[in-house]
Amino acid sequence: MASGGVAAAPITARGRRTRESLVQAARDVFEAKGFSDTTMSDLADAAGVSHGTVYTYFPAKEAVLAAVCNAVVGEVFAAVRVPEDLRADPVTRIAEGNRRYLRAYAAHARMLEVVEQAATTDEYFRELVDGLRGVFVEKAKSTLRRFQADGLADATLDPDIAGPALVGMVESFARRWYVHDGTFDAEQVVDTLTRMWARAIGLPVEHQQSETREQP
Amino acid sequence: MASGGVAAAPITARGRRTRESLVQAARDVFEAKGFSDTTMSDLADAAGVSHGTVYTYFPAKEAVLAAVCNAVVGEVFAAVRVPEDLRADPVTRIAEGNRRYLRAYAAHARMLEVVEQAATTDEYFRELVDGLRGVFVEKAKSTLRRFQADGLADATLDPDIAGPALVGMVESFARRWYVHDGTFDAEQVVDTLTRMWARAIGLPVEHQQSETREQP
Amino acid sequence: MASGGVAAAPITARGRRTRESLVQAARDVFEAKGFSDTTMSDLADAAGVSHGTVYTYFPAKEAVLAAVCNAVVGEVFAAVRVPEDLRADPVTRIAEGNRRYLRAYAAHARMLEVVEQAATTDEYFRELVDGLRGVFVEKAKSTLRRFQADGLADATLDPDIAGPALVGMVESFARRWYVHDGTFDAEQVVDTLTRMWARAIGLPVEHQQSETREQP
Amino acid sequence: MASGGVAAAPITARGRRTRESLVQAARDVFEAKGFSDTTMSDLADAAGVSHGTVYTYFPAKEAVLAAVCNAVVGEVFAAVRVPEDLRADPVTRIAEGNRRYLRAYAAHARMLEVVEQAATTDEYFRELVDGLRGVFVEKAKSTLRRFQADGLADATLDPDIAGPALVGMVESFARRWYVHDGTFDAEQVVDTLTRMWARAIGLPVEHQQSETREQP
DNA sequence: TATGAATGAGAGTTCATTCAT
DNA sequence: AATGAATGAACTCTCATTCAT
Repeated sequence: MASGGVAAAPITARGRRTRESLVQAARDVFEAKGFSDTTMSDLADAAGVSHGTVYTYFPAKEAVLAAVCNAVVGEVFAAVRVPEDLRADPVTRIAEGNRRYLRAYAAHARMLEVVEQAATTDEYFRELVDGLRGVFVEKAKSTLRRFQADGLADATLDPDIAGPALVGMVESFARRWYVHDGTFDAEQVVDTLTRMWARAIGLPVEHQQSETREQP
Repeated sequence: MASGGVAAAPITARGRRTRESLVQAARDVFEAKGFSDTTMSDLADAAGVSHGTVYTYFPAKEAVLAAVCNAVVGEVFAAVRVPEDLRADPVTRIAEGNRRYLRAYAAHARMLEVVEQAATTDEYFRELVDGLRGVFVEKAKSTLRRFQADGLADATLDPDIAGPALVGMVESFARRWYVHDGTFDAEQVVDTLTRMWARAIGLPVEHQQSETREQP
Repeated sequence: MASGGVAAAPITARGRRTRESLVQAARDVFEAKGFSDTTMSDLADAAGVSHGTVYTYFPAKEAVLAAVCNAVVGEVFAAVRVPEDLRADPVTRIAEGNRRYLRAYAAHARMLEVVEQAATTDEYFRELVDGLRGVFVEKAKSTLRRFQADGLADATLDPDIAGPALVGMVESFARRWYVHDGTFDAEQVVDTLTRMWARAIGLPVEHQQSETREQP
Repeated sequence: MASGGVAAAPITARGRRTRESLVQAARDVFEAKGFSDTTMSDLADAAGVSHGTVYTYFPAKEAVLAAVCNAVVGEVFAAVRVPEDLRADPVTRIAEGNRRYLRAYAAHARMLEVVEQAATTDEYFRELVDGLRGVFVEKAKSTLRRFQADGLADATLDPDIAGPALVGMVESFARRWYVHDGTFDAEQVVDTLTRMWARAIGLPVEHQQSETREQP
């Protein structure tokens, strides 16, 4: 266990291309077969290179997944960032955060599942998953703290407990969501989770749904 | 994939003893090494029997885990049942549910993690995990519906969304909790999650913590 | 390899019954699954006794087959014996021999096939098969010698070559026959093989078929 | 059961060499130990490669035997072909056919025995053996039909019966022959079987042996 | 760089046989 | 005599990784 690490960067343009096509192909294969059921040959075949070539760029199967993860994590963060200039009331900001989080999660759900499979076996991915989650937990904590400081949220809630709980609520919903794909209306989910989120920390929430926004 | 199934019940007392010691030992081994890293030999060694004896009772590694799961699921349900006669206000009942859930989860967290590893690879365990979770989701949904019917909870919340979300909040916290073992005070966690749970669905919650109960 | 040998005769009546039912059941199982695909458990199950009981009567799987063979060989010899008092012309006698041989072979074809499978692996059965065959080869040789002495058959034929060849002709036909079951008319086969047999050694044969006998 | 199939052709010269040496070695090993007693490790050891290398070229033990069979079947057919331009009388042609068949069979007897062992267990080889035999049966049938059409052979013989019987006669002799190796004079065997063959179908045969031909 | 051949540790499984009860 | 639990040798096959070309 406990491997990973990214690996020898290629020098030539040709090398860069080969490596890139490996990462691209690997993503498809991992999504289709999961981590442990994917063999190095699968990866090589999908990229149209020979068996041994994979080892030119990656020291181990884990390293290939790590490279794929890099891309995924980047995409998730990009998708999730709420524009700083969104000057809006707290609930609207929470809604926007949830909306983006759910959307990003849905787009990468299968890949995140794969990483979690790898995490059951490999320290590196365990930390990666924890780290990714930690970012959102930190965001939730600091949001809560700000609201508490502003006298908007219940000051007796411990952010170290409430933070993970709130993230867990949204994440866990998102995780199952893509399984029951199509069952729920996206905006209704956002609205419901947002109101629960807000109320849970003591924010006052009007009864009526937020009218907002385009569909994902 | 997709195996499991429980397996041939032994006939004699001696056989029953052997099978039992295998299941006992397997639980320790699985908790220590996870599912995929455990070999049949590990299980045999831990129970002090020979390699082939395991196959007398279990047709495959999955079947051993399935047998362990049976025990675990039973224990979880037993630990979680809230006495019907607990005549108390809604929040106290929710608190009691969460308290038991968190305690049961903490006691079996490692094993549940192992099952989840197996679930990434085997349909049988995927369904087992989903089924277990489903029981709690259903409970949450019906609790919510009752409160809505009684005019205590926000009637505009869709139980199909709120239910999974609430279970996810508690479960996801429990799941990480055992990792950060000792960090949090159990009653404070129960209290915090309970207030969030209750408020999220619109129940009125007094500011002060529940004083209740013995520590787990 | 090279095992076999029959095995400890049971003393009590009950033991004799158990042993007998094992042999009976074994015959069915061997015919259904062949030798190597049959396990001791199959035999025990079919006889309705426990796994270990088989070893009370037979030291090894081969010994069970050997016991079945005893019965089969006895039946074959019984079925094949041409009544001494059949005073008839040579060709009619040959016909009768072929008729009985083909009939006996057809009745036991599957079992003989099984023994031959065992013979590829076990010296004992190789000798059994050779011995059985040898009996017929000797008969053919002595028949030929008698005809040669009587001036009826070609005296230049070496019985050591012609004997096995003639037996081979009939046996090899019988062996495939039961596969193409129903394709040929039994009497026509007897007649054809008999004429070839007789002519091959130089006996004069009338053109018309033998009118003989009831159908099998 | 029912496997076989030939397998991945190697690409490089080195691969071709390795595969070839595996097939060569396998032939020796199979002849020495039979099919079921040969393990993949035996094959690897005999070829001087590692365990897993065998699996680079053959997906299973059956596939190795299938590859050996390819070679053997080819050799048998090559050895057996009677030159079309052999303008000779019927009996001489039959003699030449038998001579070549016996010689080819003798050269490959042990291997054919091995294949027959495999055939008792594996559909693929059963069909291979049947197919090989079928070729000779068809040849015998058409020979007989031609002689019948030319008025040389007994027209009342059914070729569907006589054909397999004649092939069986020669094959069965050949099969045992290699066991009693050296006992018989090859030309005498050819002569005897040929006269029996010819007479059996009603061809007129002079009493004296064919003087013919070099020894095998 | 790229190829593909070669390696070998290790896993799961089967089953004839032995043995305690 | 009968049972069925226990054994363990043996076998097939997989695949991450190394290496010669």
